Amino acid sequence: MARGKVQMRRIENPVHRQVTFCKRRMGLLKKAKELSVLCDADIGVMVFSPHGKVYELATNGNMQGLIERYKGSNTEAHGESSEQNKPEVIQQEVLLLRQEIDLLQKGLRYMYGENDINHMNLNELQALESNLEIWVHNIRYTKMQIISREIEMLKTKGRHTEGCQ
Amino acid sequence: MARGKVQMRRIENPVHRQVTFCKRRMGLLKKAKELSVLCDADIGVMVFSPHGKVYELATNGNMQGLIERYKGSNTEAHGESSEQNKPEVIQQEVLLLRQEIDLLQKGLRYMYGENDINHMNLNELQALESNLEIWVHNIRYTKMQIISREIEMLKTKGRHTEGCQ
DNA sequence: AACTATTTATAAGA
DNA sequence: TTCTTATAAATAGTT
Repeated sequence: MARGKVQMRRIENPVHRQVTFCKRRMGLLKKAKELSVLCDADIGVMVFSPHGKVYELATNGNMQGLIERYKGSNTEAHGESSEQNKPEVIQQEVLLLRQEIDLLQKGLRYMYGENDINHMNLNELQALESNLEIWVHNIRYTKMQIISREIEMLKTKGRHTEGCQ
Repeated sequence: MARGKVQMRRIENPVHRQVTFCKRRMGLLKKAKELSVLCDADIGVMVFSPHGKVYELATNGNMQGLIERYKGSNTEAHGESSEQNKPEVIQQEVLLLRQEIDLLQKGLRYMYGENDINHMNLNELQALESNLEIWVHNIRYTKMQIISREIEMLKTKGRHTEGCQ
């Protein structure tokens, strides 16, 4: 694309082909990642080199999940049978639930104004980490309160009757 | 990339996001196709829009085949078809996923400040805490990667460096 | 959906 | 290989 237009056909020179493969592969994965972040899409890319090496990108960090989702979306159109407990039906439900979880997790991340820690710099990551630490701390504190409260109730209860739990 | 640089984060305006999604999706698939032709590689791309629509490209015309090849190349993630598809196992998973969704929803409400963690019970708090721990762990891992990369760059400055394949 | 001003990607050269 | 640079492509904002 530079210093001369390139014909859209297999590059015959093996060295050139290898170099181009490397460069364009990086470009492709970058573009996929950008699309994912900008437009809130999940993307899976699989690249098989002529020699069988595999390069991949799953923007949600889980190619297996994307593959399942892909399969699910394909069978969806065929309309499944009515049996409620058929494995396919349940698996479909699992798929939907996974998507919902994915969505909720994204929602949580958006609360922090960032949706992809891979695009955050060190300072941002540090700040986010601190925030989460505070949250975790609050949770532990609340847990302790609950436990204390329950212990207190058990003590009080115990004076009248032997409480079971 | 034109008429102004764009920040690498989710486009908030839904109209802009949709337009960009359409444009860049086309661009991504074109790039994939070009790489495939120029370098004689097989490429599979799956794009899931936020609303669940799927866009795909399999340069050999057979995504299923690419998926099989991908699974084959991954010696780590294997042997799952027979045992994992039992209804009981899957239903158990549905249960767990529902719990996780419930948890995340509560976490979100907490983040919005509309409902604090005082309304969560001990188990829920425990689960949320674990979730956050994982998140923090991921952040630390990413931080380490960044730091390692920077150290590596310092080390290799002025020397020979490894190539991309 | 078409149009550009710009940014990005990259082919060739060093 | 890696860096540079001239140019082709992609695309953000606009009409």
